[in-house]
Amino acid sequence: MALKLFNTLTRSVQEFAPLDPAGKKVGMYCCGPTVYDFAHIGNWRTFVFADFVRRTLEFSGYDVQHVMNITDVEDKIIKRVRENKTTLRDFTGKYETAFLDDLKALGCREPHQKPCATDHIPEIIALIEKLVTRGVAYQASDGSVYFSIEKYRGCGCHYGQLLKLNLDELRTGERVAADEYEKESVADFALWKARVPDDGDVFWPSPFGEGRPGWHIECSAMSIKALGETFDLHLGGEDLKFPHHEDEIAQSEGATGKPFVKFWLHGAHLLVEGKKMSKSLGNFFTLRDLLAKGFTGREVRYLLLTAHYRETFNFTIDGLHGAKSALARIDECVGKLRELAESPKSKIQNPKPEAALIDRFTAALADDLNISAAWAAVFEWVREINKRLADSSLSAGDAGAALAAWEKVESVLGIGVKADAEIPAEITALAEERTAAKKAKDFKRSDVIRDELKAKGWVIEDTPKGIKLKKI
RNA sequence: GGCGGAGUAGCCAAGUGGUAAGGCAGGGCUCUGCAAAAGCCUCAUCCGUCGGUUCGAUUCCGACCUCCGCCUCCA
Repeated sequence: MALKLFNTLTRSVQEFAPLDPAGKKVGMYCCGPTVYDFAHIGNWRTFVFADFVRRTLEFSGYDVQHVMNITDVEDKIIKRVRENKTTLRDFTGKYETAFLDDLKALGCREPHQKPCATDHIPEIIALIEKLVTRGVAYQASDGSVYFSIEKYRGCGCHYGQLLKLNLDELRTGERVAADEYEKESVADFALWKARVPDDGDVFWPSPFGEGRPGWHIECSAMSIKALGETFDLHLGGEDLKFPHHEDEIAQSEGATGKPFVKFWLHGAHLLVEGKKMSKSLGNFFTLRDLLAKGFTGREVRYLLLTAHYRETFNFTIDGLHGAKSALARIDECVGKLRELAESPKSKIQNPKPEAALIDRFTAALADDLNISAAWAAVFEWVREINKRLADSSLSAGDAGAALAAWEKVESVLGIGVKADAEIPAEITALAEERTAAKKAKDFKRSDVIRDELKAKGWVIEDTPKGIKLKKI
């Protein structure tokens, strides 16, 4: 089934087809983090979304090359390096490591390439030189090099591909007025920023003098290096459409004369507890904050993946509790299925995945990544499986096929399996004591122990095959 | 002010010109000595408000109300 995606370039849902003539390879670039602090839950929505797109493409049979940049030189970073009296490397290294740890905790597949801006200064300089040579960039009296939107448009290029812009009436707000740079036009943006005293030792030599790259140029330089002058997919948060992505297009197409990206995908932002995230409202969370509250990465991932990517999503702590329950339901069902399918005496080798679940799931994803419909397919499947498990109408072969289907679906969802918690000896001892009390029909005693276990974070369930301990 | 997105049950959230998926919470039931983050069932005469088009509108059109995003370095 053909995958259809909403392309910001055309503002419409289009059938996705890669540039690769063989229809196999897909180049995908996602704007990554600026490593000046821990990423917050809003950032994570975008990165989990990117991972979901990648997994969907891989599920669809494509060979994806996933590139995510790490922005490790930028105004805020330099400011904090100065404040903390540290070095650029030490400072950004700390947050980069934290970012990659969090990415893993959220079940994201690691991007194939994670280029850093500071490792690509020569490529960035080369790209700027190309733009200067082609006459769409100029060096101003302050020493910085700017991209000229007027010259670019003068070559017949289109500035404003991702959104409607009225360049003549660009609002000259406070931020523009406060701009101290010497640009020819307010819409122009910096490619190379001349060194200033506040930069400390964060600067590189270049044909334009000492300085550092502008914000947008690194993405053009690194994506072109990693994926070629024209590639398939570029994604990021919706706020990046303008100016960041628009400027990336301008720089790239201005330098190569070729179309930059075929499909642009933008993820919507989220609200937290119905409000815009802010530190003063107390609804500003990093992943670490949520883990400290006792939630797990897979619960956060599940919640972030319950809504369509183009809709603003309301992230709540209540929703996180719901995520816990919903995942427990899936875990329970898949666990039982696995037990039945993998019992040694009836195990079937390489069962054919049951088509019903996969078909519905695939159709949902193909429809511009309708994840809600995909989850509906999953939960209706869970209910059906539970019924069949309850009335014993599921053979080991059926279970194997169902499990095989689940594993395919799971490869996209990426929620993994609940980590098998080590059962402490103390808990095992209590459970055994309870079983003994039960056997002796001392139910009062067994209930007391059950409460005690619960207080210690363990739920005990009686099943036909004996007791089952679960970590809360 | 310009451009764009959204208002669906207690909460989260899909969807359609023909009468509302799914999850959580709630309620009922089953299993159980009793239970259970165990299982099943149930849970919107109705989709922001008011008009219009239509045999029929939550869906299309118009107005209004409310919320949100971008408009030069923010996911």
